[in-house]
Amino acid sequence: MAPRETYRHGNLRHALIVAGVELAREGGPDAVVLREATRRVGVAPNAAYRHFADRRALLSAVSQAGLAELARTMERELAKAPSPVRARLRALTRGYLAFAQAEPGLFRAAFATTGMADTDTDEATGPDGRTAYRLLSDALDDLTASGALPPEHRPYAEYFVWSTIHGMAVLLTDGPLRGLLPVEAEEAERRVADAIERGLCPTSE
Amino acid sequence: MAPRETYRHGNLRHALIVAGVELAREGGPDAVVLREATRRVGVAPNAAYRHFADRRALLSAVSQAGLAELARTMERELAKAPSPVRARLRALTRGYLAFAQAEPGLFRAAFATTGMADTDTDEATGPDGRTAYRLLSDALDDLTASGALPPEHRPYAEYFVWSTIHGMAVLLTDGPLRGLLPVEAEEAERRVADAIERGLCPTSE
DNA sequence: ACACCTATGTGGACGGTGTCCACATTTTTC
DNA sequence: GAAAAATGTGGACACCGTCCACATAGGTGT
Repeated sequence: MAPRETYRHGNLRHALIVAGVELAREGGPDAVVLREATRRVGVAPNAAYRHFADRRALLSAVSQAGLAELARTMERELAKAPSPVRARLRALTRGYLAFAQAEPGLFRAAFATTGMADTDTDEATGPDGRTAYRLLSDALDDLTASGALPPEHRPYAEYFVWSTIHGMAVLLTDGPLRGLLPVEAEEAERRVADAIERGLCPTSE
Repeated sequence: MAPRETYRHGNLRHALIVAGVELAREGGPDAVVLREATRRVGVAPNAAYRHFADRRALLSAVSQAGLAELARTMERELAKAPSPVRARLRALTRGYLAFAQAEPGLFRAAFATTGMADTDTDEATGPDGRTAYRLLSDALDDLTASGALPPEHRPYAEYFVWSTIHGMAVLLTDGPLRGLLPVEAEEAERRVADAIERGLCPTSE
């Protein structure tokens, strides 16, 4: 932490977000501490207030970054197994759960600030500009278009899918299911993914 | 807050938990503040350390109380609509979501302290001694016994069901789906409950 | 080129919090 | 009835979020 020679920092806002993300990685939303972030960036605590109204504002920015990272992971998984329409939803599920388990702290921070507005911002998108929610929603549209998902089951389907995936992620990382052996977790994920498909389209298989 | 006349409090541990639950109701897990709890009970801050090792220990006790309250709500809903085996799972779902929406702060606090051990304690049970998890699990056993749920789908079924219900609860209260109109929320709950049933038993209806 | 204005960073302070230590008081135990 | 254990008090420390006044840098208009 050599003291910078310019009085100005250059891009303090961004630097603070990066530091905040690192803190969230290490200890979840509660670990996103204003003073510690400024300390890591090498700046006085109050400097943060020129860029964020509040600790909550910083946390919100960190949350966006986390959501973007989540979307990125999902997109990456999607790119790996694109061919059958059916497999896309599974890939997204895999990405969601993989991210939550690989980065539990950041995942928790991503959903720490509430409100749909936060989740649907441009800041919260992956490389191709879609949020996690939109990725899921689009996959369901594809399923409908391809005839795998009957149109009468389409409404509210993303609530079901998202709830199941998100709930699984929360229970696995944060919640009472953490500490499951990796083997068990994997099997559980498979079973849950199966159940999601069945829940969507009763006539499948 | 009349100063008590006995030097000893009587049952400080319990009083602190009650105060903690109240704090959780008002502002979630972060609002469970040691000093404030002692203040409300009318006792010096350090007195808490005779009964709890830590702030986290108090929060854990509050969490147990919250889980017990959740189980109680589920049991109550179960008692209201007992007849057909199928309806029991729906009643439990309704109870879970109703509690989460009625007491979002306490609900969050209930799942704030992690680890399966915490969730399965005796402290975390409803009136008839079953935890939320066990209530769900038992309902699934009943479904299997009555033939509605094929035995080959029984394993890991509680993970699916719990994930979906819990995810829905989190997204509705904490998460991006909060702010949904009550009507929408109700419709979403119905759809999700339908999907859960379909996800469990492919041959239903 | 100079003076101003605004954006940005600094320093110091305040109240609040978790937690530690030493001490006081009550209850229990022998 | 004295010793020991349990319980509550008081004071202190470090840390945090946040407010205020001040210092400095980068631009802007004349």
